[in-house]
Parts: sequence; structure tokens; C-alpha cells
Amino acid sequence: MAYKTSAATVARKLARRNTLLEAATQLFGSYGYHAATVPMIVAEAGSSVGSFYAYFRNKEDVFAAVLEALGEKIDRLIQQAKFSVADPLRGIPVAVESLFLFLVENPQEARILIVESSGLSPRLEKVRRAILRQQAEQVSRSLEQASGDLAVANPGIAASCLVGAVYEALYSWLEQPVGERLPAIEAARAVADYNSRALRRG
Amino acid sequence: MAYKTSAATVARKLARRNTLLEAATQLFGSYGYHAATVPMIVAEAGSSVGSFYAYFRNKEDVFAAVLEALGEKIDRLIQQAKFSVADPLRGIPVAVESLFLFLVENPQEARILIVESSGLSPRLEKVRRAILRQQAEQVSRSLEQASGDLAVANPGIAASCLVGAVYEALYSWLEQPVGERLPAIEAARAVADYNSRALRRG
Amino acid sequence: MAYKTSAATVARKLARRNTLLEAATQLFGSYGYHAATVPMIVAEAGSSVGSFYAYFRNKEDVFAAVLEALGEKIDRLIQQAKFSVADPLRGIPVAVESLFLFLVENPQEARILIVESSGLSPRLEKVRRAILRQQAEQVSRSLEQASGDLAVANPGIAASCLVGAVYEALYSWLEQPVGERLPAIEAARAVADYNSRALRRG
Amino acid sequence: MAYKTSAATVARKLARRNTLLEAATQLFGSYGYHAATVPMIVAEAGSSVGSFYAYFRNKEDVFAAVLEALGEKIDRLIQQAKFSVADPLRGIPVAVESLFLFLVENPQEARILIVESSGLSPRLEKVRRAILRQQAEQVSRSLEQASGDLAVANPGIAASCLVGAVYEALYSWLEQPVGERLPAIEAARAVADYNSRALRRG
DNA sequence: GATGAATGAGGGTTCATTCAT
DNA sequence: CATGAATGAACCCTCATTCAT
Repeated sequence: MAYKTSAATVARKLARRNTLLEAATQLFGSYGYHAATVPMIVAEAGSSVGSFYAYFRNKEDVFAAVLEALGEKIDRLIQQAKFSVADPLRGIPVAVESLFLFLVENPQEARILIVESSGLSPRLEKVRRAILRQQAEQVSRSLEQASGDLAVANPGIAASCLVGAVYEALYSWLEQPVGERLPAIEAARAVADYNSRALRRG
Repeated sequence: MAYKTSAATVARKLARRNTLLEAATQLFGSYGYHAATVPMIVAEAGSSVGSFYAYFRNKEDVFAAVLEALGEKIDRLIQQAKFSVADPLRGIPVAVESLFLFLVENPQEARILIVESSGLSPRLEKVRRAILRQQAEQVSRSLEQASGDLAVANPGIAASCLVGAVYEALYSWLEQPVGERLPAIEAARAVADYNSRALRRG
Repeated sequence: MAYKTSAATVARKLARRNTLLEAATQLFGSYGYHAATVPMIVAEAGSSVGSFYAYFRNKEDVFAAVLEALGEKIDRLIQQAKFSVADPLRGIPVAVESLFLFLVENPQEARILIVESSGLSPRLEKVRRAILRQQAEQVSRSLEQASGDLAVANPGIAASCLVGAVYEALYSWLEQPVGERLPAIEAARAVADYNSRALRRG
Repeated sequence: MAYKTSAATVARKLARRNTLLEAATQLFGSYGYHAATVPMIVAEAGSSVGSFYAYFRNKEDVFAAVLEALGEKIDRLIQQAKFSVADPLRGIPVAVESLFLFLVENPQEARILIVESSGLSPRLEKVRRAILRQQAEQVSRSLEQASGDLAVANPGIAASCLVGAVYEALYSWLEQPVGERLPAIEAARAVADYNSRALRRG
């Protein structure tokens, strides 16, 4: 602690960390956790292996960071969607649609969350589950607020169903040939409808 | 005697292949594709590396076989459920319930399909998606048969939503502490209800 | 020794051993020592691994047997050529020509002797060298008999040169495209001429 | 300092590559391609497996490099010998002698070229043949330049004979007990004489 | 702080050989 | 005596991680 670390230095460090994080997101999304190697990531980021290990404890660590960043992004997205409408119940289909469309726009990140982060170490599995759970809980809270209007006996299970439906429908849509699939916006609406019907009082 | 391959020999070969397949299922389910090594599998099966490679071309090959066996099992399960009731529409919640309960009983196999088989080689990814698609198509067909009674505009998307909802709800249920979660049968019903409502004519 | 082994049995054993030997020759010639596996050989011979190990101690053993059989064949060939002419000196080019042409007709066996049997175990290396030495010695003896007419001070070295010249010229000829190379008979004569000139009194 | 690759670093890399190459030459020469393992080579070089694969794509690759280095060495040797005398025809026996003596001094490298590099992969076979062909072509060119004085109708075949004679005579000489064989220089002359006579106008 | 050469544990896979039937 | 399923030692190679410069 001879010299105080200047603010500029801190900023530079954060910037470099971010560059690495973005490169990692890119490569994990394209190749998956195992096929994306540390040398590949630092090459993409224009950095070096040594540097990499100054910013992250190990490979698992970057992946967790990537996952967490993604989780926060999606979280904010859902929050925004919910607050953009007055009726908490109406917020749900809006959130579903915007999540679906966001992932359509960022298929790389969708892949990370859906396929590339499965079957990894317990630690990473936990991080991934935490993200999905967090999303389900947001839905759950909305459901509880509106419980009078709903057919749902168990908000936790309903929320899981909703989240699972969104991701599976998305993944299924992504794997269809570009020419043959529905326009993204229509697919998003169909998914939102499906879940709306499931929740509405019958 | 025994200059030609006897029936007993054939049976023994099948039995050994099966032992290996079960050990592989067990270990892939517990540790995932990458962490489960061939030596681990043969040790579990009481066999040897050499034997392993006599029955399977390579590690990827066993995993595909495990996945396919699982796919067929689930397929039969759904078929049975559908044929056990007269009304094709009513068949869907019954199938959902029994699938959920089957996976509850075989969490190892559930894990393989849901988490451990993602992000692997394109070949394995294909096999996995084929299984899920097959399940979705079974649902899709039921939906089309009963389309007069249904609110569903796009059976393909609805089917994906349903499949995704089942697996995510299951996985979410599995990760809850045993003491705190709903009884399996109730969770199964809640999931079936969710999807029934989503499909029913509004 | 309860029952005396019948002559027919002995004949059958020899026949089977021979079948294996021929299959081995074929496959070693085509694929080389390492790439030709025991299962491949027994498949080609219509036999079984177990049988194989009843007739040969191990893989090295068959290869040695193949090599020895080939050595004897070539030995007889050279003997015949030498005895087919009265003048021992004249016998040499005749022998060279017929050896060259024999190997041209049996490129599989040529390959075994020239390329596939190099760089193996010391034991096999010895067998191979013994064959070449044997050929050189036959030449050497001819040279000594005719020493009065010859320019050769050291028959041993001359004989080695001759043998090396024949095999390298052959191999070089074999690797040329069929359409572009000299007719075999002319190549054979050119090689015979080369060595005749080298030996003849200047 | 040292943010860019320094000249010293480049030199160290070359040096290490060379150390590995020498160890590989040594071991391939002693044990042959198959018996010399990568761990053996890196142990001999005082390096590590990982390092090895940073300098060479794979085992085949080092062997090719060893072969090529050897080819260039011999090429330079022959060139020097040819240019050391005015008469192109006279150059041939001089080259033969110096090649023979060089190989006598480096029997390890002789073994690699003659015995250890046969029967390998097509790629390596090609490299090996290219080296021998290159030597034959050097001889061939000399023969063509001097064709007026020569008895040789087909320079290609003559060249092959010459090369084969040199290597076989050498190998044969090497396997004789040290006490019983001719002094190297006399053997070299005998080989040179043999081939000179073969080439000279009759 | 940044760099990238060096490390070596650990993975998948092959195939000569054995032995119960 | 023939058979071929079973065995496991041993090989090549990858890549996360370290550390001297």
C-alpha cells in the first residue's frame, strides 16, 4: 500500500476485466464451456493468459461471472417489463415476450444459459439454477399479488412451469431453420399466450 | 460343441452390454458427461476398458445409447398414458402426470436428459433434441386431433412450452429440500393442471 | 500321447498354419507390421485369434515366419538363376534380373522385405538382415569363384552394393506411376547392366 | 521492459526446439519410430510433454522434422563434395565417399534414414522417399552433365542403384564386428569404386 | 502489472494376448 | 482343438494453471 491506487487505474482494471468477460461470453456461447479454452478467450480479448489469472481465479470463475452478469441483465429486463404496466398480472405476458425477444436477439447468451451451462461442476450448476430460480421468484411474486384473479393454487410450481416453457420454446424456435420458423414476435406472443391462459382464472 | 455362436452367448453379450449401459446411465446422471470417465464406468459395471470398446465405439457412443434408451422408455410411457384414456385431450394431463412421476422415481435419468446432455457434441445434441422433439410431437398430435376443443393456434410452440414446463418444474421440485416440498403426486397434478389450462378452449 | 497323431491331422495343421501365413503376408505387405492387427489376419485367413496363438507364439513370430519363408523363396530363385547358366559370372546378371522381376510380380512381398520390416524389434531386424546377407553371400561366392575375371577387390562389399542397388532400384521403380515408368523387363536389365559393369574387369 | 518478444526469447525457443529435435534424432535412431515414445524423448531432452506439443504438432511431425534436417545435412554434404572437384563425373565417387564416411560417423542418423523410417505413415514415407530421391537426382544431374563419357542409358535407374548400393553397403558394414571389418575409409573407397565402374564408359 | 513458455496430470483409445467354454 | 470375449498396459495428446522475466 505504498502508493494509493488511483481511480484511473481502477477504471482501467475494470475495463480489462470487462473485455475478458465479453470475450468469454462470446466464446462460451459459441463453443460451450469445455471447447472454449482459456487461450482462445485471451486471444479474443487481446490479452494474455497471465492477465486472465490476475482477474479470475480460474476458468470456472469466469464462467460463473458470465452467468451472473447474464442473470442480472435478464433480471433488469423483467423488472422493467413488469413496471411498464400497471396490472401485475398483465406484467407477466409482457415480461415473457420481452425476455423471449431479448434472447432471440442474443442467441449466444441464450445458449449459455440453456445448454452450455448444464452438466458442469456443482458450483456452476448452482449459479445457473439460482438465475432461473430468481426469474421464477419474480413471476411468483407477481402471481401472489394477483392471486385473487388467478387459477393457480401453487405459485412456485406455476412459476417454474412458466420459466421452463419460455426457455424450451425459445430453444426449439432457435433450432428451426431461419426460413421456416414463425417471426420472432409471433412466437413470443404465442408463448406469452400459452402461459397467460395457464394462469388466468377459468 | 459350441463351434457356432450359441444363444446363451448372445444373451450374455446383451447382458454385459446392458450392465455397461446401466453403469453409464448411473454415472452420467451423477457426474455428467465430462466428469464421468470410461474407467469409472467400467469399474462400476465390473468390466474392463477393453470390453467397453468392444460394445461401444467410443464414449460419445454410450452416451447416445443411454439417451436413446431413455427416449424410448419415456416414449412408451407417454403412449401408455395416452391410450389409457379415451379422450385424446384428456390424455395429455395423464401423460404429463405419469412422465413427471416417472422422472421423480428416476432422478438420475431425469438429470441426464435435462442437464447433463446439453452443450455436448453436435451429434449428442441432435439425439437429445430428437428425444424432446419426439415428446413434443406426441403432444402436438394429440392437440391436432382435438383442435376443435382447443385454444391453441400453434401446436408446435404449445408442445414445446408443455415439455419445457414439465422438465423445469420437475428440476425445480427436485432441488427443493425433501421435507419442504409438495408430495410428488400433488406436484405432478399441479404441473398437469397448469398445462391443461393453457391448452383448454377459452 | 494317448493316441498317435495321424498323418492327416499333421497335414491339416500344416495347411491351416499356411493359410495364416499367407494371410499375414498379404496384410503385412499391404498395411505394414504395426497397422496389420492379429484380428485382421485371422479374419483374412478365416480362422480365429485363439487358433492363431496355437500356431504362432506371438505377432512377432508370424512376421519372422513370413520373412523366413520369403527369404527361402528368394534364395531358391537365385539358386535357379545361377544354375541356369554355366558361367558363374554370367549367373549374376541373370539372377539380378529374375529377382527384380519376381519382386515386380509380388510387390506385396517386396514391400515386406524392403519397407515394412525395417525399424522393428531387434529380433526381426536380425531376421531381415540375415536374408539380405544370405543373398549377398550367394553373390559373394559367385564373385570369388570368378575372381580372376573381376575387378572386385572386396567381394563382401561388392555383394552388398549389388543387393542394395537391386532393392533400391526396385522400390524406386515401384513408386513411379504405372504409366510413366519403364517396362519392368527393361528396368530389370538396366539394373543388371549397372551391376555387371561394376563387377567386370576394366 | 520485455513487453515485446525479445531476440533472446526467440533464440531460447529455437534452442529448445533444437534440443527436442536432437533428443528425438537420438531416440528414433536407437529405438525406431514406434518404440521411441514422446515421454522418452522429452525426458532425454530435459523437457516436458506439454512443451513438446508446443514445438511440434505431434509425434509424426517431429519425425518428419528429424528426417528433413537430416536430408538437408546430407544434401549440403553432397553439394560440397561435388563442388570440391572440377570434373562432374569425378564428383560422384567423392560424394559417395564423403556420404559413406559421414554416415559412419553418425550411425544413429544413418539408421533413421535406412531402417527406422520405413513402413510408417504415407506422409513420412513421402518425406523419406523425397530425401532419397533428392540424393538420386543430384547424382542423376551429374550423370547427365557427363553423359558423353558414360555408359548409362537410364540415369534415373543408375542413380537409384547408386544410392541403394551406398546405404546397403554401409548398413552391412555397420553390422560387422568392429574388429573384423575394413577400416571405414577403405570401405568407403570400395563403395565409390563399385559405383564408378558401373557408371564409366565401357 | 503484464506476459506467454513451461508444466504434467489425466483423458480417450488400441490391440496383443489369455482362457473359459 | 477351436473359438472369440475379456483384459489392461501403454500410448498419444490437451489444456488449465504457474511463474520467471
